[in-house]
Amino acid sequence: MGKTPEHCRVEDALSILVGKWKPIILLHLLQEGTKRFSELKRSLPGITQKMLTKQLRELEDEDIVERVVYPQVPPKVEYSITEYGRSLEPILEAMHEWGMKHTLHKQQKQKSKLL
Amino acid sequence: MGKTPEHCRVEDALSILVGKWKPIILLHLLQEGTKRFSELKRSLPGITQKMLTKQLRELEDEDIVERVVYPQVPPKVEYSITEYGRSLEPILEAMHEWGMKHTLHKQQKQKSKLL
DNA sequence: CCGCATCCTCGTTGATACTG
DNA sequence: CAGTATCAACGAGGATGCGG
Repeated sequence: MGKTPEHCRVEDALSILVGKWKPIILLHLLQEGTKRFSELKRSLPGITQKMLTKQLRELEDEDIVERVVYPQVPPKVEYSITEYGRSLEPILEAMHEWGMKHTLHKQQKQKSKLL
Repeated sequence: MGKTPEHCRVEDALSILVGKWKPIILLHLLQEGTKRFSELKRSLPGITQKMLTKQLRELEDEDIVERVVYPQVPPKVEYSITEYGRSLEPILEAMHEWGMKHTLHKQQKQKSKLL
């Protein structure tokens, strides 16, 4: 069923997950629920405000995360995963599992080189 | 079980799948078995030799594809998925499925804008 | 037929400073 | 607090030509 390379939709999922910070942002939101901008920033050592904003906007545009602005001073903005966004969880999970196995695989490859 | 963002190995899988052509190269090799360089190139309209070579080398370095050189004139080089590489199939499959649903999701979003 | 080397472009990311 | 604006740096990817 349409699984020929010509109809490949892998890129669509990939384009959402790709971005230096997106997977880890998603993991944080998936596991810890709603978080505000500054909390998220603290959770992601090394990220700049600009990048965090950009990645969140892109995820928002794809309906993966929801952004709620509280009109108050000082400003407060909260982010959370949408129900639709949760559908990505199995993929992240699968990639995580594979990533762990792959780490082992690479270690073994290194070892065998040393013999 | 180690599924905190700090131990995130999603990037490892991602780094293998990312690259403008890698997913489609993998789909071709998964579905059509061994192929030689020129066949692969024909199957990927728009790819340059440089890019195809580069992507294949990277996949080879990760033990995802195998490269066999036949020492003859003219040269003949065949590529195929390794057994290890096949372990990526479920992920590609999941992403493909999700990608198809996402395409629909976006279409519906467009429609509702027009009302 | 296969692939390397070189040069070039353009998008992505980072650093920093400023604003409601 | 949560951004936006601007500039600089980097690297992926593309075009082209040569070589075994």
